[in-house]
Amino acid sequence: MGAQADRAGTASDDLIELLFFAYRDFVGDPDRILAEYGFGRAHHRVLHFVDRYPGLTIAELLDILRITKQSLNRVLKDLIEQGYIEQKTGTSDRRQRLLFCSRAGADLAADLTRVQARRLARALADPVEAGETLPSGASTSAHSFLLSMIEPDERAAVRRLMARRTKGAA
Amino acid sequence: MGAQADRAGTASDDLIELLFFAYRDFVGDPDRILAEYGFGRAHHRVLHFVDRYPGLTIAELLDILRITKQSLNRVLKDLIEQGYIEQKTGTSDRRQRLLFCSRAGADLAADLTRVQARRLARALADPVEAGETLPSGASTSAHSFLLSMIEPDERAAVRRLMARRTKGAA
DNA sequence: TGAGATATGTCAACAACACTGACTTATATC
DNA sequence: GATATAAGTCAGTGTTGTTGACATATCTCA
Repeated sequence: MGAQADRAGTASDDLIELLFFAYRDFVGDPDRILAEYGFGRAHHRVLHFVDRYPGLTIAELLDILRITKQSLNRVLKDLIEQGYIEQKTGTSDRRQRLLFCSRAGADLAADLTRVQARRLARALADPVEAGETLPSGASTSAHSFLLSMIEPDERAAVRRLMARRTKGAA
Repeated sequence: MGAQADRAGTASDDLIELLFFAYRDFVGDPDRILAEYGFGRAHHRVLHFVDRYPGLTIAELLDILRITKQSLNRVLKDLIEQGYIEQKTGTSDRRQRLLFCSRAGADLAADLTRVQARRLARALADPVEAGETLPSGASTSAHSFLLSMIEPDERAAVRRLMARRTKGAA
């Protein structure tokens, strides 16, 4: 083999590291905004999913975030007390608590989404550097790549969740 | 606009979420191995970078990880005491502590890298689903995409760091 | 050589966010 | 009415991050 590819798995090894750096900066953007509100990443995640999937139940949220109900409750309580998220009793099952963003919650969620979407859009659009090319289908490729990174057993659940959103668009 | 793209930024919005799920599973793999050793993610990150860049100094490591020296020291101490990482006094500057993996450290790092590289390799190779295609240059595209996700000011530093590794390959 | 900068190590306190285990309340289901 | 389920809560713990203060060894430069 040539000098370039001497070490096995070099390509993937580089990606491991790039994923670390990329994710670090990706969550760094919202961190600055959240700090102004006294919130952390845990609050962000809750706000994000409630904003995108209004009417989410506690159980569904726990399944998405993969944390315990005690951990969720701590941050959810903050968000509710400060008026960013509202609870409504389920209609078909009155044991459930359906979660919704208030106007303020939706606004904050939009701010957070904006900075992250901006970084992503730039990353997909920029020619980056000499020799690097991201074809017009970059967004589709990225979508496909990230989906494949998800544990196979759980891809269906993620697809199902995300399909909820696309529906109401027509 | 059509029914598909009603909401502005839908593509990027989906990617935000997929990045969350993908990263969750990506770090989940090593977590299971680390737990057997009583280590956490912080230990993983230190071990990873010391393994890949032997002779790294404390200051360099702090710059990469973006944590305080107190935080680093806690986990670094564990790794040194348990024989996974070794320190050597710098030659040109005797104040510096150059970090190296022991045999055991390199073995553990290799185990951790293996599971993550496997997931990445699969994600780049798999046709994922009907309609989705990842061209042969998938690895290059992913590399380019992730690099573009990094804060522009810091890309040079990341490139410089990663260039260290490629050198010795010939 | 001596003053000051730099690299590292360490002590103490604290905060965010995760965990386990145990228990309660309200509601649904059979 | 017995049992299961959805959610809320109390108490304790662990990891990983933070600040602030200070110690030690070594380098650099006037």
